[in-house]
Amino acid sequence: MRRSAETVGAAIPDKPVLEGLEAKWDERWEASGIYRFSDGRPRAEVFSIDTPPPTVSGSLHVGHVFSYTHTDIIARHRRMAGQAVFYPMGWDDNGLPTERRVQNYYGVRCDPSLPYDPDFTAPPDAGRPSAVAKRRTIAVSRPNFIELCEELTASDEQAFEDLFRHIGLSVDWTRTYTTIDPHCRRVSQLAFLENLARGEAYQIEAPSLWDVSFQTAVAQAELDDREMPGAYHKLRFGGTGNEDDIWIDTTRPELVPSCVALVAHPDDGRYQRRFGSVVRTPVFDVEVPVLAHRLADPDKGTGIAMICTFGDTADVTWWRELDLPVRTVIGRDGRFAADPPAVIETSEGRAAYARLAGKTAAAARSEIAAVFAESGDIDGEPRPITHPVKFFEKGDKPLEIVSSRQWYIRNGGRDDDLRQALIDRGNEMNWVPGYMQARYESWIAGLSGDWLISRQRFFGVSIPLWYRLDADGSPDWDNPIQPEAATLPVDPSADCPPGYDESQRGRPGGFMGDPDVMDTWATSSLTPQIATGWRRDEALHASTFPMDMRPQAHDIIRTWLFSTVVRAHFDAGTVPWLNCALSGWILDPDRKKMSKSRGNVQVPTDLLERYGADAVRYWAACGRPGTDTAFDEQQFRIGRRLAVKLLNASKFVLRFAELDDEAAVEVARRERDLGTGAVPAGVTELLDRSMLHRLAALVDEVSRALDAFDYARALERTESFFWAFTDDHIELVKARAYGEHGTGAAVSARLSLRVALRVLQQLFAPFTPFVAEEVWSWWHNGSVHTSRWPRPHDLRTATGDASALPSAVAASVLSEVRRAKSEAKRRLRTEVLRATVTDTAERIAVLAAVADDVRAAGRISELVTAEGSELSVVCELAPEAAD
RNA sequence: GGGCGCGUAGCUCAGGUGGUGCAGAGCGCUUCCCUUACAAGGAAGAGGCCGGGGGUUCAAGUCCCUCCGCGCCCA
Repeated sequence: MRRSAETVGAAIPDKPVLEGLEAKWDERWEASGIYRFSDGRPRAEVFSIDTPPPTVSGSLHVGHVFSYTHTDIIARHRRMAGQAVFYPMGWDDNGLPTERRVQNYYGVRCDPSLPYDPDFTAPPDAGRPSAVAKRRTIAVSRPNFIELCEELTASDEQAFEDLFRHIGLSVDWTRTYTTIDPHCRRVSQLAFLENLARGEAYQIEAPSLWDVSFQTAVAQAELDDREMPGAYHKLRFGGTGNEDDIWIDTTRPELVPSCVALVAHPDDGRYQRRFGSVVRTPVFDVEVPVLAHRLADPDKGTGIAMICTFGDTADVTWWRELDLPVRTVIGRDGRFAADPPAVIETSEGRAAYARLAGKTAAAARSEIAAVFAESGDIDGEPRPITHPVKFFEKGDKPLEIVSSRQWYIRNGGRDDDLRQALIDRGNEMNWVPGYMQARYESWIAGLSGDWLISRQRFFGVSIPLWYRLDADGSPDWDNPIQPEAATLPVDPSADCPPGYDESQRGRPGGFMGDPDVMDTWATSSLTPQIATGWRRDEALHASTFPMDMRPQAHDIIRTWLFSTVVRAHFDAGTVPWLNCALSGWILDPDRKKMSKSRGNVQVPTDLLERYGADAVRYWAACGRPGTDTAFDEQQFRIGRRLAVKLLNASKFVLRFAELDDEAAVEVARRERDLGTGAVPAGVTELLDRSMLHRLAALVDEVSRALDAFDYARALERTESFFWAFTDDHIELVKARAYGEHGTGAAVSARLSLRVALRVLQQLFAPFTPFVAEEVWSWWHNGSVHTSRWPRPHDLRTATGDASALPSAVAASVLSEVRRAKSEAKRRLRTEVLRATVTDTAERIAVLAAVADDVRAAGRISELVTAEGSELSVVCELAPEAAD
């Protein structure tokens, strides 16, 4: 067996298969560390990727492999193009999704009033939903609860890493972070304290959206509008003096005891003379003013609405802009408070309120309807309607609005200059696809308030502050005690503030820790800072930030993408990344979004098992940037077929080196410098040079597409070239490569085949890294993934004056000959006694130069040509008996 | 209601700056072929007034308007 200088790889199997490639190469890549980022590279040589840490909620589905594969394709291309790719992975494990999973998985709930139990062990039935559902939930302390969170996320994260390794993500796994780990908590708290110092974070007692089930505040970005049934109740507000009564329509009659005013549009003639006067609320008999405001909708109900504290976000606006008092009735548990607002003084009013006390909003609504029916203050029956109601996106009860002390970060929602500055940041980033920028801009334009970041939950990053308690034990909210930066991260519920000791916790004259944690987004909006070593490794940070690429799905532009821009704007005065690459969603075959609740989720491990990682990646890469893609199992079959074809084509081309003939010696001698990418001398045949010309054009186009993050186009072009290469070109040169037309012609064929194969293996490497590495290893020592991306210039030096035409002419004539045989229902190796090719003069002239190859591939004895206007081939086939 | 995107062969989709690679690919379907890389393959064939209607132009899937249908985001 002969081997050229470069053919030093493993032996080529007789029957190559895909099975086993993933485990084999994952292990070798890990051992050789080819994906590790080496510090110290100048910023210009680095390509840094801000992988959005996936929520580790326990379940994996194909959506996870979809967009992360897109990212990896870009990463692999950049690496081959010579950049130092900084590609860490993170796991988003703090926050509500983890809490919910832990509650369900273990059948526990967190009770912060309980002390830590060092002997606590997880319930034995954990992870068995049917068993857990049958018993009572176990109350555990906050520290025990957090231990369970950490235990479960650790195993979830291992499963995710296994999956991502299985699909071949070229991540630097030595740099993995999790959003609850000490580094992330430190960065998160430090960034918050800096926001606080600069006035970008502030605390205020204000009405905020509140989920009564989770008992936490939620942010605007977490809202869902849902169409819900409701009913208009027409209620009488009593006119004072000689004035008429005013009737209003409301879907929330139970809020009448919290009513602070009526409001109508300033131009509404029906109520204009009443503005400035007062009316009395029904039954509760409280005097409220009639006011004008442009947001009142004259077409809604009777055109005049009651303002309550608070029924919806419009109430909040009115309350703020019209400077109204607060009369709270609904508490944080979603139930009516025991006592009515002080302003309700009549015994009738207080008695009516007593019927509501302790009830949920829904229960109070039917009760109050009865009250008003008895008093005669309701006109007729409630009229059913459906209307949009605001929900927490993860919740199942309508949001209430309660006044509470919360932390906010400014985001332009209340400041037009900041709003514009953030919109302008969008222009500093390249959006792929470009139209996604509109979603970013319209989200910011529609913000109605600052970003509420505090959450009344447990498994999250604590707000790193304490408050002094005065002699009465009341906290001094305005002068929080801050931790030393060196002590971060801190847990104010367990750690003491500087200058205090634990015995002073909760005591008058002592201190209390801020009880809240930050919203998950408050940490995950800092992934560029977390990943690049901000405030920890300034050299690394300088060489990787702002990051080059942020891949993510398009549905979280308003949350994750936007909030990350906000933080970089404040922390660095820059954008966080230069390119935003948006992926679409995976839809099921019926084009519905895949989600657990629909039960249409595909499990990737099963697909990986059946089709292999390269095939799964192939499917993912077919999904165009930003475009939702229907799940189509057929695509996996095609991807697998492609991978198998690459094995076989590689085997065919490389096996010529094992022939014991003169050409093999010559090829080995000539291609010593193939490793540089240059084409060795000896590619003399026009057809070969023409093929290389087309290959150079392919490399141009694929490189351009990948530079523009259009992996789908890059794959499509490569794939299409590859099939033509195997079906036409290889068939055309096969006989010549075997030496049927002499040594020089064989050398030309073999050399050009090897050059093309090398380039094709490289072009496929970002898409199908396992099979590409396998076939590369048959004739190279190093990894294809660290080989230098092919350069069209190297190919063009060998093509001379050859154009694409000879290759195209030969292929089209061969195709016509095949058709003649196929239509005659004869086997392809049937002899053609005479083939008469008619074509344009130019193409006939070209055909002459490649006629030997065409004759051999078509098994044509005599090739006759004639000039004509277009291609036609008439074949005289050998008699059937000759087959 | 506003914004964005999409409607091209039975299915999934390609088709920068308008003019014989713009009527295409793959799958599915039909027919044929175990050809010395590949039968978990290969060769070939049938299939479409490029959503409807206007307009710009010598020329429009390709640009403009409008209507219809679908999806997403936001009200």
